[in-house]
Amino acid sequence: MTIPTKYNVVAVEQKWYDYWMKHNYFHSEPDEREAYAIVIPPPNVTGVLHMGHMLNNTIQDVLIRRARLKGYNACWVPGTDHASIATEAKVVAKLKDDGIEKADLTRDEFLKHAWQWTDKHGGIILEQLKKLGASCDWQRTKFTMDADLSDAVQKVFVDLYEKGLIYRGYRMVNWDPVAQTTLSDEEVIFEEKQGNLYYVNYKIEGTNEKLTIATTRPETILGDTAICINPNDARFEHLKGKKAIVPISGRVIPIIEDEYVDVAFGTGCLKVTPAHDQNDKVLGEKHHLEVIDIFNDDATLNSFGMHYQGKDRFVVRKEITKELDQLGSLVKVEQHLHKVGTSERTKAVIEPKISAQWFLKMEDLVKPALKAVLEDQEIKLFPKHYNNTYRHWLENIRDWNISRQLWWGHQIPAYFYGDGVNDFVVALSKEEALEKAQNKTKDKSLKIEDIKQDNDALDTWFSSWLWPISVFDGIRNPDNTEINYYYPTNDLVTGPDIIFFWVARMIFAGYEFRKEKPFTNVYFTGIVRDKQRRKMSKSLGNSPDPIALIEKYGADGVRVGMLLCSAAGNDLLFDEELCAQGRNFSSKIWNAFRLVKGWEVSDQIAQPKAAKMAIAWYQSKFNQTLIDLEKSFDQYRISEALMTIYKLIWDDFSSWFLEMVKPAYQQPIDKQTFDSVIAFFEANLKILHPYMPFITEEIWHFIADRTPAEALIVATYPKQGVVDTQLIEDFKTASEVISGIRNIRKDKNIAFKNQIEFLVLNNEKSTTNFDAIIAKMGNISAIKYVEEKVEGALSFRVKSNEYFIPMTGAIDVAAEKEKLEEELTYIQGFLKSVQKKLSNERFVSNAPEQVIASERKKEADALAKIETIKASLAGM
RNA sequence: GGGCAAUUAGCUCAGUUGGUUCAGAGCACCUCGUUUACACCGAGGGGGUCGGGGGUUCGAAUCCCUCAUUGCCCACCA
Repeated sequence: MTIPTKYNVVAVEQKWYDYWMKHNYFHSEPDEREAYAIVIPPPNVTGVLHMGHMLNNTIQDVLIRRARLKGYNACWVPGTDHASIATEAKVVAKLKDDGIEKADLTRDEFLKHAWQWTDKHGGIILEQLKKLGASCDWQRTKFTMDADLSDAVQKVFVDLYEKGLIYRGYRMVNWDPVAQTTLSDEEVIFEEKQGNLYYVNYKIEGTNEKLTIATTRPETILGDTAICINPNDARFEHLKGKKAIVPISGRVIPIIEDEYVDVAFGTGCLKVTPAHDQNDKVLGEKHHLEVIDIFNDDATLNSFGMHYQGKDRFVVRKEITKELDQLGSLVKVEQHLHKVGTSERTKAVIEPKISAQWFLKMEDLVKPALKAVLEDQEIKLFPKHYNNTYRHWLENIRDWNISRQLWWGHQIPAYFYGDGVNDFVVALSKEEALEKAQNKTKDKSLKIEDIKQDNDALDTWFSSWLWPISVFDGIRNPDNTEINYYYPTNDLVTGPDIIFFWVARMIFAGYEFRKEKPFTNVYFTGIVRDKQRRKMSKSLGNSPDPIALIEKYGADGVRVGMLLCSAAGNDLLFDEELCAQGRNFSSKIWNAFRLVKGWEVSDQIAQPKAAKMAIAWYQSKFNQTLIDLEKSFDQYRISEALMTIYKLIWDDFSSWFLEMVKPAYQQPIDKQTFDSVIAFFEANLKILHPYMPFITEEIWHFIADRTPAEALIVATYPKQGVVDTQLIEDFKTASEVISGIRNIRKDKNIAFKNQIEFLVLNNEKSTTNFDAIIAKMGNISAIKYVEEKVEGALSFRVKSNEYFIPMTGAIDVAAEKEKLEEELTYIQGFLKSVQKKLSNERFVSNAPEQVIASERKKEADALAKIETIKASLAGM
């Protein structure tokens, strides 16, 4: 089999992905092995892959592939989310482009368009994940609006309603006038905006006096139903019990008193608009005020808006300011920085609006979820500091508005009859609803045509909170084999931005519907930013196209690139250079493999001592690395683990080990050594496979002819072996000696091909086990041990050992002397600081024995080295 | 307004219980080098008052206080 000089990324990656698919390695069925499951955070069904997905899914794939190699029955469930509001907005926009208004369509007609859109754009993102190498169990692909998942949602709604946890409330909600739906509190993003504070005069009824109020929203004046003052405010003492006149409309409204009013803000006087402000609504209820809603659903003014009827709120704000000014009611306008709620999806400014919606009581759902994370640590968050965020939200949670005035989503299984407002039942089907309604009303004449299902859909998260359960059909069939086997899942990898939307709610659902956690570990990734720390976004155009990156650097390269810059728990500053580093790593491995495969193997020759020691050393080094990797993974330091492998393969294996065992030019390698090299190579591939699945599988099959059952993806992870720390330590010393030789060669321009002599004054009684390696790596004719220093030679020191390279003639005595004196000065300074510490009585009496011993050793070593240097200097 | 986190080499980050291996890694940079895997490379090298100030301690990047800067989350001041 010939091995190409260059590693052909694109062809190789496609080949192996096809191979894995063909042999069904990604698929999991319950069996006797221990399960390891991850459910994907389902991306929007019509979305496309962005860098955040790349990071997130690379990490999941690393975890899944590692688990698979470690013998778990690994199952990664992929799928997509119907993303109610986002998708509906896209469909509405698309229809508008085609000249169709949503308002002109029936629900069924609209849904037909929405499904067409979904079928056309849906699943693109999943195909893109395959390019990345994601080893998802594609046979299990789910969509949150699949029939079975929808059933689960309906069932849960009915169940919660029957438990009394879901109720219908007439409340102030967040109204998105663009999407024309309510939003949960979590979907409202507060943005700081420069606005104005308008000072407006209201006449006091029956007097000529005026009262000035400050407002940021003059257009809501038409909905005012009171003026509020603080009862303790002496300035307004005389106004108590009077009435004010609303400018423009001329309506007479009461002046009420409430300590809620901040005397120091604005004018100390507040206009009360119960229909359009949460606080005002509270005031309104307390003081029994009238509620005047002046807006239509699209935030244009209704008939209460008088001559502004039909105009948009922001247009009216400008125009009414002008009119107030003309009427002499506008006192002044000040600039005012304030936070404005906007819709997460449509960016529209949220309008507080009172309406009837469905709510889920959170109080009891929260309790086990708090306990699980904060007390019992059944669920662990990484990084841990998210515990605080989690706690704060859960402890201050408000009831969840779960209804949306949208069509794309799960239609609420509530059925109205009678007055169509207060008369309703909650049921799984229309037929069941009829029965329930008949029983409730005791009116058997009620017919199926008399009942009508609620038009609204459920919040998207009301389906995705069931995801870890519903993908295994655990709601509908709570005792099925799959849910019992895979649930609870192991790890969840997601962004911290959806900790409330999704993570916390899945935990609620887990304990409510399964009495058990949905997952054990939650790993929060950072946000992918560009080098200027800007969030990657379409509008900024600073996000690279993931697929183009994969084509350029290979999925392996991009995976490594993503992970190299993603320190645990931090945002990551993506830099394409890192993908290049990943690709370079591929090349390095490829070339190392070409080297090994190029060797001629002979069973006629004995194993050289150098090779034998090199093998012993690398074995220990590798075993040490396995331990380090476990530690890193235990803490979800995925990036650190990669760097550990990177250094092992690049430095220890390629730069040291292979050079140590490499046969002389055109000479064969002994079989024993070769077999070890191959075994190490295979072990390296196994630990690297989760990160770079493609190149590792490619080389794996070049090493030997393997049956599908022997593919690397399903190989067995290396077993932990013994670590000989002394051996590793001794090698380190030897490598310092080799560096010393290289330095002298470089300094004196001695080419590597010229063999040199080498003499050692072994004051340390260092092991001679690595002499063969030193000789080979330094191209030394022979290592000789001497009892005293060698004249007329270049020298260097490691610890208190002295090493000599004889040089006829070319020794610059003055320069050598200077170098020695520098070394001496440094080591004497070091000794002084150690001795100072040791002569400090309080240090000696307080510090642990171990620390003192190490200081004493430092002192002894330094003294020995000083002796060596002084002896050398004396001889000059 | 409240909370959380961060601040260590040019950049991105490690640094666990205060002391061993504490000032580190990768990249970038500089020098030398085409020796028989690899220039997507090899061998070397330089580079940091650990954000500022104060304190505790025999000893502080590490613990405490304080200030500064940055990021994130939460919150109904019109």
